[in-house]
Amino acid sequence: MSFSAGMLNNVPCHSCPLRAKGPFKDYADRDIRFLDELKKDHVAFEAGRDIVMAGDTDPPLYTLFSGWAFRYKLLPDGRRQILNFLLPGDPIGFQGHMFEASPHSVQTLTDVEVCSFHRSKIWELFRSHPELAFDLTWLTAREECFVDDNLLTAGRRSALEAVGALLIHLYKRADALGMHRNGGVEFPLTQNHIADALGLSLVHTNKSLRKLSKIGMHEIKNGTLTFMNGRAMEKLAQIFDDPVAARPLL
Amino acid sequence: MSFSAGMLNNVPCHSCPLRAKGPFKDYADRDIRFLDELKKDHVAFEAGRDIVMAGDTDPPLYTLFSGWAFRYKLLPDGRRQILNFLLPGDPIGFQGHMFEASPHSVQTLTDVEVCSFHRSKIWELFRSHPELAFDLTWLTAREECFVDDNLLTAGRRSALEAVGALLIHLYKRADALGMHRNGGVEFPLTQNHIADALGLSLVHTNKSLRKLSKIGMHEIKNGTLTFMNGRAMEKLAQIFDDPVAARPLL
DNA sequence: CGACTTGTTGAGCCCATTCAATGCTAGTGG
DNA sequence: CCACTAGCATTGAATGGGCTCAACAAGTCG
Repeated sequence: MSFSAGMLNNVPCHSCPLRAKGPFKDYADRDIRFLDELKKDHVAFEAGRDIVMAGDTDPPLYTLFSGWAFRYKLLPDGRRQILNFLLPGDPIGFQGHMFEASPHSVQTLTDVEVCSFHRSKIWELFRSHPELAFDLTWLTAREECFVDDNLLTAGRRSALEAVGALLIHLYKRADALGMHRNGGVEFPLTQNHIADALGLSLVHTNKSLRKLSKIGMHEIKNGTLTFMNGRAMEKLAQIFDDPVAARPLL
Repeated sequence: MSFSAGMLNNVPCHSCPLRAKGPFKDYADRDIRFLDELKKDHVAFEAGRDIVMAGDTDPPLYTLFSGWAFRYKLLPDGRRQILNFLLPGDPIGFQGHMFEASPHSVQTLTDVEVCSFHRSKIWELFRSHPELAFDLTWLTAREECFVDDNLLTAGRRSALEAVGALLIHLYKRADALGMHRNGGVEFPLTQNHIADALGLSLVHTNKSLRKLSKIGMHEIKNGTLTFMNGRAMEKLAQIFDDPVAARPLL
């Protein structure tokens, strides 16, 4: 395996900048101290790199510290389906730890930093830190929520609705984490990622995006996404509200 | 609310017939005793009934004891997407308990019996029965696996592949639970359920099913599904293997 | 018996796909 | 500075998979 993951200076959990971000929960000192024990390293990966491969046995246990990533699956002939997108605070690789092999792959979308944890101590977490264990379950359930929504989108929304719904979903999540950029939010996806998340062809995804921006719904430029008319977009995309996406992490 | 749920004689967990089924785990006496405490009732619902509605706050906590059910979501105009199917041993309503409201509905496919649990004691489960808590997380992760797979199917498989993949998936799960019926397994889905699980139209689903059975892949008759050529079906459906489906519960 | 659910089949259309070509931007190396 | 490459976005044209509409068969139930 090539060496492209760089070590960084380890950020202790008790002073993690993510804790200050809006939706994070306040833990007891005891829990935070345990997290620090659990934490092994602070690692960086460049954009476009697979950090977990489907089939890996005992893949590493990470938490996304900064940057974007996504989970995906492949068919034997190469067709790709993106399952959901990962933002700072999201766990990586826990599913693979629960089964004999990871059922999916994880790839970085941007340069990222991840916190790596000692796999062997997960059981201890359940035994002596029930609050953390509960939250781990909560995070797993939350991720399932996102996949459920994406399945509804891919299965039952038209291409135009689907593209709109995905943009809104990602906007809300990035917004809740404060990933702003002059009027909009950071948006590192290519049209190929959008197509593979929605089960559409690249060409049709492009045409749908153009149509949406042409009727003044949104704009994507220089890696930032801005909504000109968010309410109209929600209506077009057949969305009521998505409280889970807006309040991401405990 | 109409009264159509019937009370049955309460089956204590320590003598639950599901424990004898292949893939179930052996728990410590202490854990089983706690489960018995946790268990409130044993309830029956008839086929085609919603037992959890999207938006319900604090929905009941169930475990499917016998029969089939499914989780689904609706768009405002009525389009339905089935997320995954529930078989005996599967938990129901835990996601709704984790958020302020249930993000999806659950409907019975057959007459079912469910075990209902005291919601208020879930936290105690995490605090004093880490093994059970871990397994609850495991079950949540396993369900996500199924949804991931279904998303891959709906998004990237052709109609013919998709129908084949769904039939195989359900066959494996029912088989692992011993739900046999003269050469095949119990299969209570209508073509409408298949269509809504795969994001296809009813008509096209029918034509795909007919094509598959016409080329000798399978047969569905009197509520039982039989494969005439399982290996060929797996190849056609672009499936390698699905270890998670075959080994369902712990 | 009529009402209803489920499955089946044909006809025609359209949304989304594939194929193909082009422009744009950034990076690389001479 | 320019030639060359590579990745991404864009657009048109033609095809087709899956859609809607419509009608009908068969079984079940009150």
